[in-house]
Amino acid sequence: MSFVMPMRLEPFKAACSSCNLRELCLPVGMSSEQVARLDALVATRRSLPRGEMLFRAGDGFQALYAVRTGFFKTCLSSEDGRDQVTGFQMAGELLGLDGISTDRHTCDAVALEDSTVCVIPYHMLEGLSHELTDLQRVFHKIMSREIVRDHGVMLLLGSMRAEERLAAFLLNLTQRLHMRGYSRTEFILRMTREEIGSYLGLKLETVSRTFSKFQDDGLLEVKQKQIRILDQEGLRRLVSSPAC
Amino acid sequence: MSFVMPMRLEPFKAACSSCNLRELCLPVGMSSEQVARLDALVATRRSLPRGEMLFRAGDGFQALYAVRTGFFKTCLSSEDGRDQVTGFQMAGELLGLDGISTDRHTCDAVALEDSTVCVIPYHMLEGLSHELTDLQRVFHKIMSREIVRDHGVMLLLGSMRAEERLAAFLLNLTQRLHMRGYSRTEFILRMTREEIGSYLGLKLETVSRTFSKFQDDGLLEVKQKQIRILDQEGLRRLVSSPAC
DNA sequence: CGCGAGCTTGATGCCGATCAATGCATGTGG
DNA sequence: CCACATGCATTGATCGGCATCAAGCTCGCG
Repeated sequence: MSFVMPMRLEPFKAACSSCNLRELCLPVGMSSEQVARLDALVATRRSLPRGEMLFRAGDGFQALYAVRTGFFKTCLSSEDGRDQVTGFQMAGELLGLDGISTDRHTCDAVALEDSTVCVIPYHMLEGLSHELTDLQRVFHKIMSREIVRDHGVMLLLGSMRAEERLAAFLLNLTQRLHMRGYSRTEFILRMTREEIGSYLGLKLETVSRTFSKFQDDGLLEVKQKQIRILDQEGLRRLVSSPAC
Repeated sequence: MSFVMPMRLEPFKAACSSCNLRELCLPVGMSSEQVARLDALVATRRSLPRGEMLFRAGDGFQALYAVRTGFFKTCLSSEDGRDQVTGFQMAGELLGLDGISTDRHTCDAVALEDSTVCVIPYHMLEGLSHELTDLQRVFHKIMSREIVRDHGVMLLLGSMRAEERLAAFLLNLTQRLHMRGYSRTEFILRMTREEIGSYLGLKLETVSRTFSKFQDDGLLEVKQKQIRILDQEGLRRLVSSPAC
């Protein structure tokens, strides 16, 4: 904390056209000619060691970031010290959309493991999406999807109980990991119990207890951050069981 | 409920250029030439009596809607009967952004009083924002603002207590009403205690009790749906007081 | 080896949910 | 006009889920 690290930019250009995240990221559904145009735009990458901030609330907004490798959280900290994790982002997901509204970022983005992102200068994205209808279409869909996701979190925070929240969280996580080619049943949590709790509106002790309960019920196996899902159906039932 | 009312379309065209909500709505900051182009796009209005749905979850997504007069709620209902109000919209605010992501609406939009909206066919908006850089810019900002708003609600739902939630809600409401020229201190709630509760993650009894407490504390006067704020500063202090 | 960050587990208490009764407006039909 | 129904709001009594406080425990790392 005593001095500022210069940000690390890779010497080589990023290239959407040769990126294996193509179908999960901004270029989804675009033709190879169109993706080639994107390459010009996504000029640089940036590496962040675990714990480093990609941007923080109040920073001027210049660019969006696509997670290339690694894992991030975004969090809001209100003036009175309250803290809320608003999301976790993995490969192919976009960071920084909140900055568009006021030209300043409104939350912090923190790497939860060593990570790299592709830097997408926003004014260039605006320019290119002006030319490429498909890019505009995809970009709007991505923003809209973020809104839909947020509404889902509101539903979770507003009306679910602790077990339902954690179950929904785990199912969401495994589903996203699975889309990226990872196991659907076994994975490592990149965030602490406290960060999960903040995201889910629970205290870390409750998160821990709920993990233990799930383990006792034979739904999963927990060994610190290692999780193995044993009964996905059981978790699913938990989420969509009426409060009865 | 026994038959379907045909939707009412006004015989006259809407006109952004002569609309007094210009500066709160899509045309914000655009030149009069540009706004004139918008007029072609915002072709029709639609009137809804109180209680009617503008769209519902699952409907095909065709258009965005700008509230012209009246008041709406949007709400999510999950398969298991849970219900979550995700927002309240008043004049100048846009409805339907969630539909872009999957070409289907993901929530219901309900008029809470007799209302009119301007219909903005989405494919035309895409086309025009392709030509008008400023329109594109404004539209992106509006979507981003919705994301920022949602994050604020997450903070509220995830970390505030009942009194703080209601105080934050009331301050937000008065602020938006004030921007539209209404009194900052006196207004009529268009939604029920239950709808407020759903939005804030509380039960209606808790909302009612909290209103009563605020009244006892001299912060405001409640007579059913009529609210008069007596001590705005007091409410503000409530919101930003550390949990201590 | 020992320190510290993060995790687990237990005991207790409180906030808000739940259950239940009453009050208060608005509307409807006799 | 009154009797009655209906929807919404208020208020009280009780309960329960999660927060809080407080020890230990585990594991990675200098």
